[in-house]
Amino acid sequence: MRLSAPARREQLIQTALAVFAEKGYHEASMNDIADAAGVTKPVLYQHFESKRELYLALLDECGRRLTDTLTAATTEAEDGRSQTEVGFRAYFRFVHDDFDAFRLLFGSGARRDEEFAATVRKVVDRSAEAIVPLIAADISDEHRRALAHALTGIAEGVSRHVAGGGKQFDPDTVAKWVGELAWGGLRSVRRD
Amino acid sequence: MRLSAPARREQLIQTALAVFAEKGYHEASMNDIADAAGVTKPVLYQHFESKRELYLALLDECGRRLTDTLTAATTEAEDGRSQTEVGFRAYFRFVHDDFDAFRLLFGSGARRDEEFAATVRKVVDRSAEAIVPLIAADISDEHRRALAHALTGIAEGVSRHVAGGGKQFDPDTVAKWVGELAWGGLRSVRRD
DNA sequence: TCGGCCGGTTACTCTCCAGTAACCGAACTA
DNA sequence: TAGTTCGGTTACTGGAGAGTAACCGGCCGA
Repeated sequence: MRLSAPARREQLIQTALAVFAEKGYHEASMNDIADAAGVTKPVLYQHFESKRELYLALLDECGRRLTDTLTAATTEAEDGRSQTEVGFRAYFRFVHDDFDAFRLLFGSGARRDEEFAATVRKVVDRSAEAIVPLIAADISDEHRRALAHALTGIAEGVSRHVAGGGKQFDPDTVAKWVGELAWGGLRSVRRD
Repeated sequence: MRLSAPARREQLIQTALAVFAEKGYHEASMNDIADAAGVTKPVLYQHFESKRELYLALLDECGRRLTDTLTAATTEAEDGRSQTEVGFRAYFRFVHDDFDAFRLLFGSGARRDEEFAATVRKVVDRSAEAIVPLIAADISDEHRRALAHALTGIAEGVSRHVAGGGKQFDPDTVAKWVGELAWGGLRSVRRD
């Protein structure tokens, strides 16, 4: 079936995300993606320069989705405690609702290639930056950043555990569990 | 220079670890590894069945090194608090001293291929199992396991941050920071 | 009703790389 | 000193997959 160029492009993006998330960058061939979309390879190349460019576009888009979700959620909470839980809730909801995006970002294979890794790192660093102000104790910058990355690590590690292998989970419950742990931890950090 | 078969094998293992850690599974060709070792490809195939088998052997070995380190460290500590810190200390020392092994396991690209991913998952799950008894609160198994994976996530996330890009760091200091966060968090977990 | 636009296909090329066959030469050994 | 072992090399095969050239046919506007 013929589609208009924009419609086809959109469909290809969806399909490519699904295929890359499932198989990873190297294991997924352009033919696989084209097949999954019900077209042939040259169609893919009418819409995207190269495999790299396609993958990078997806990575960017998914990274943006995650950071937007997180900033939207955390800006509306007032105190640190609720920000922590709200942040985790947004994160786990993202993993729950947009699992392919999570897999693409942290699945990974994205962290291998230097250019891809840089994109993912940017997402993680931006999340960590958002966490930094939550850490009240008067500690060194290095210390603060390490703790911020501890929280991003929690989100990633727990997500991989609860959602890995397509398991079902309740994002809000997990956020409550993890938020409790994280906030309790942050409160107990002593001044240097 | 000619080496005896066992010596050559050992050298190839070291070299392959370095090359795979640096470039990842797909980006590293058997020629790259052979070159780095100062030999030609067929030599590699005299010692290892295939690229996969070589990579898997390395993955297994590195996983074993990490879990051994962790179990050795944690069994000797008595109370939960010191176990937490000692565990993190062991982890960060591993990352510090055996950075290539860490990169190979969590770099990743190892988590992409299903067989490779299973090996890494085994390492993470085993670490999480070791953490589970530290969680004193009377909570559900699911909850407990999620928190255990939060701690493994911390270790991984923080390691990536402090050691990423070949940066220098003091493992014991980082362990102190992170141990404080984790133990404080675990203490504040409430019964379900 | 005819021409050209456009979404699509078939059928390639070119490169890279895992894996291999066949051969080589130094040293030990009988 | 001839023969065998063994660590090594050169020079290939085979397949996979990124990217492309050239062609196709329905539909739309004139």
